[in-house]
Amino acid sequence: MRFATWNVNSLKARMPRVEAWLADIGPDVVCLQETKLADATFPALAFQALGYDSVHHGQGQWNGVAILSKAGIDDVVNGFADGGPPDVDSRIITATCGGVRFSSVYVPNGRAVGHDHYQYKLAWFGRLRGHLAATSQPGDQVVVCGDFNVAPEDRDVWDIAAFEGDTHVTPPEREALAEVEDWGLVDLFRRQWGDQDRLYTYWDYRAGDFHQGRGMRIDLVLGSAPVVDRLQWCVVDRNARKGTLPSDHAPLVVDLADGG
DNA sequence: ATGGTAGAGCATCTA
Repeated sequence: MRFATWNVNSLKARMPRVEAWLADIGPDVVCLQETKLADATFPALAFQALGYDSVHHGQGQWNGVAILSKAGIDDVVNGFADGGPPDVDSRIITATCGGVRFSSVYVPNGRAVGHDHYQYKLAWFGRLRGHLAATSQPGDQVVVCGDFNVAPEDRDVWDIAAFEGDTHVTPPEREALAEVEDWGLVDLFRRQWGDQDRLYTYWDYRAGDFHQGRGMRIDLVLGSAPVVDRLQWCVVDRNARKGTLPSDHAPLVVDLADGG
């Protein structure tokens, strides 16, 4: 199975790139974030024409997450299934595709340390762990992937000094991410690439950051132990960040061995 | 130079 995750930063603006990329990469399952669409305007028919079933949890204008699949989409959950109140934003959708329980997540940005949105971000991670505990077990085939808006280690940003006092690198954010991982998930990209640094998934549009190598590794694929056992390859598709009208995020592409 | 660009949607907000 080949699957991928991609923050497209508006599916409406990115649809030509996404369609060409699907044909080029040929993933079986795709988790998308920041569609910025309402469910009524999600292009399910266009994806169907490319062979993908799809589910979308959107609100329009901001946020919005989706899953595309050529391997079936069952037991779909919009938002958290942790017994708590509905999330104020559309930031997580969960479905079983090809025997793997996928969650496509768009973790809140946080905006600034101490901001209300920063507290929302930390609480959101707690709800994510509760959602996992309520809907699956660590011994299941589980993948949680998307834009986590946290760089797990200092090596995951282009210059840690440039982020002093900023979000995405603070200990509370990293601890909140670690508590999700402690449920029973492994960072598949880090597993693949060991201690290599300067490997990023996001580059700000401004100031030529992409071409200057000023990036951040904030998009992650987390897999349970049974998924780790099937891991063959995990890579950032930097080509998708080049050329005409790119997203500011590049996709992560993962190959799993058959079975599981 | 506390900068820069892109996408939402039409004045700013978000990232």
